[in-house]
Amino acid sequence: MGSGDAKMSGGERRPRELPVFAAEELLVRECARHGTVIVVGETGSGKSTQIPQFLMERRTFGGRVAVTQPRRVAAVSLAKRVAWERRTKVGGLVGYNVRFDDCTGKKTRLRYLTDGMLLREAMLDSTLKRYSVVLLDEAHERSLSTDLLFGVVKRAQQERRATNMPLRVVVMSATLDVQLFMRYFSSSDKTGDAFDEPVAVHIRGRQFPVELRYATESQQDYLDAAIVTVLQVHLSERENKGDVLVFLTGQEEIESCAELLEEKAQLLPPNALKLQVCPLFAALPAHKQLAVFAPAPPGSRKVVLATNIAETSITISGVRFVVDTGMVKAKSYAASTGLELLRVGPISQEQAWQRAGRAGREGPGKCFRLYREQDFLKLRQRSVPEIKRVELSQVVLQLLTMGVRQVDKFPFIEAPPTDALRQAVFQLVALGAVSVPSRHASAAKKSDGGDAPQGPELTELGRRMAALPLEPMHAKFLIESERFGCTEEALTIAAMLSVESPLFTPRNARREANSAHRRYLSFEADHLTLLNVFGAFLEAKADAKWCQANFLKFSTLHKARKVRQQLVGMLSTVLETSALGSAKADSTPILQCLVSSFSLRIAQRLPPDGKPGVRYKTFAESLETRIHPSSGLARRDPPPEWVVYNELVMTSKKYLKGVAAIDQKWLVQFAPALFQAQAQAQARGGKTGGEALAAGPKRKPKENDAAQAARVDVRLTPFHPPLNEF
DNA sequence: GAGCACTGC
Repeated sequence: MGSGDAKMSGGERRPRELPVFAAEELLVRECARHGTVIVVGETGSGKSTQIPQFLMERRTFGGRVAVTQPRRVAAVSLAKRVAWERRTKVGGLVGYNVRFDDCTGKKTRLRYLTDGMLLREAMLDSTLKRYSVVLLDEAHERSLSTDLLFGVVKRAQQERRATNMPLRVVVMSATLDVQLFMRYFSSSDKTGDAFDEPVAVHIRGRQFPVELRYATESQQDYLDAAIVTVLQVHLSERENKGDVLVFLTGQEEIESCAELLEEKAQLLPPNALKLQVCPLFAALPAHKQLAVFAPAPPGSRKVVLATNIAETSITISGVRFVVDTGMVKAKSYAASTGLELLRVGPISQEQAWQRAGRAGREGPGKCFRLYREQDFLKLRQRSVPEIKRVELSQVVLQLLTMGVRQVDKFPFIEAPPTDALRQAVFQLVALGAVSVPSRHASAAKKSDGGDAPQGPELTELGRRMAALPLEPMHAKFLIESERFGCTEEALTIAAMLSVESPLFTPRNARREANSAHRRYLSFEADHLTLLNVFGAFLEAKADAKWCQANFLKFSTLHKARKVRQQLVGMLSTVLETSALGSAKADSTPILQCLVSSFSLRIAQRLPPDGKPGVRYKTFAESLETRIHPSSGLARRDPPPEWVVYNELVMTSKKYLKGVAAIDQKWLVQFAPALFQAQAQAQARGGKTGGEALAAGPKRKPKENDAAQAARVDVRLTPFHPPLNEF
């Protein structure tokens, strides 16, 4: 027994009245018999704190217990809570492990971690052999990492099946996904062994009743309807002083709604409760988010206008009324165009229940749905899981690292679109992270009696890229920086690109913000702007007040600094040398390094054709885009001919963000896999520029191409993605 | 000359 257990003599502080204790014996028995147990525990059941302890206490399960959470704060606070209950220190018997913060020790047997962290562990040890039990908590949220972990634990279970340390899996979920999970873990070959069949256990929760009200007719304008509803609730519920939580879709909407509500609040009768309006969204600086947690002053009622951050990430006490617009802003990805979209759409039924539940945390509540019941019934039952909505190159890189070569055969609980997988493999091949053995070669191997699996293979570069907690292109940029002698700068740029923009431009102080930002602005590359901002931040000793005065987001810069530190610590395993090169005042190596790593994100200016604005055509997707007005290059005159960009986003238009001007010569020099000098092509009796351009992937000749080709002496080499090879 | 939901390594 460790010293942690000895301290238990002081008496533990576990809340024995929680419903989960009634199920302790049943749970432990089922975990002993079955390899997989699905626990359906409603909110307030105590499942996340108690079930891991039940399992850790039973020596029959041996070894260590891992509990995953989709969010850092949850992992940390659960570990602290459990340690407190057991009167031990965090980092002893009970610990947590999240990015930048490992609070575990040799004695730790119960480890709370983020799902992303366990996935990192799986990349080093795909059977997770240090654990005897893995609990996937909040599984219904279907985060990208949890979804991948489903496949990881299923494979690990199969591999460890016959050993003396089988892997036990507990899936904890709050809703109706039991059938999906049960089917998924059911063994395909019926062994007759109970261990191979999953079992479900239900645990009651502690949730107060929530009365539902639906709109009687469908609303033209949900914003207007939300404001009217808030005022109605406020005036009709005089005796109930509970706060109101309104679900909206985004910052703009929340800010304008807040203004309108405040205006209306002025017109309330003098004897009525006052209204205190609190906006809440992730981009709101931390000190402004605090207002949400303070209780409303006497004689007033709080109205929180929130994004879906209030669905799961932030719990606000005092809420008794929920107003649900039925709308949400969410990301989607179309592999065919390579375009990620952020758009407003209807929520799912499950999300509607989640929102309603927020009214019944502390007492009976009411939920006002601003849509009709028949419209609710038409909503999709479940939200589309993240894995089906995002670009997958990082996921594929992770799968390959875990030894999954046929990524389309991976046991996904729900498979992503095949196109998205192909697109991801294509991108990794183009980056040089992955090589695809030709069919001929793999067939020859087979006939030799070799049993090498088919599918793409990680290259040395790919292995290094996978080790970094960055998206593949940023990882390549950092690795390549060694050869360009600009690693110091690349570290900062990679860290800054992996956090949100640090420039803070509030609506009511746009001019001041813009003029404050001007001193950092580069007209050559937004990457250099980021370097300038980060440099100034360090010079100001990373001071929060300084950030505020200069319209910069402290939390973002602080995080970028942590990321940079983490990357520095990882460099020795990823680079050849330990001495970090610096480009000093010369931007050229940085820009050349960008060309060499972002060769799939290059765009060329289109000739003016009367339409307003300067437009660019992306080379990889052949899309017509513009430089985003927030870029330093948007106002440059003349606009650059060639640019490399970090991101292609679709908002009101298609925009390039994170843009840098580059020299055309560099394309041939540093991205030869995609660009070849026409001179070379012609020397081999190649095509003219125009024909060559038209020969690119997914490219049809257009009128513009001829005009464009006349000015271009770079040719896109036909580049065939290994579409059927993985 | 425009607005980006939310997580995570």
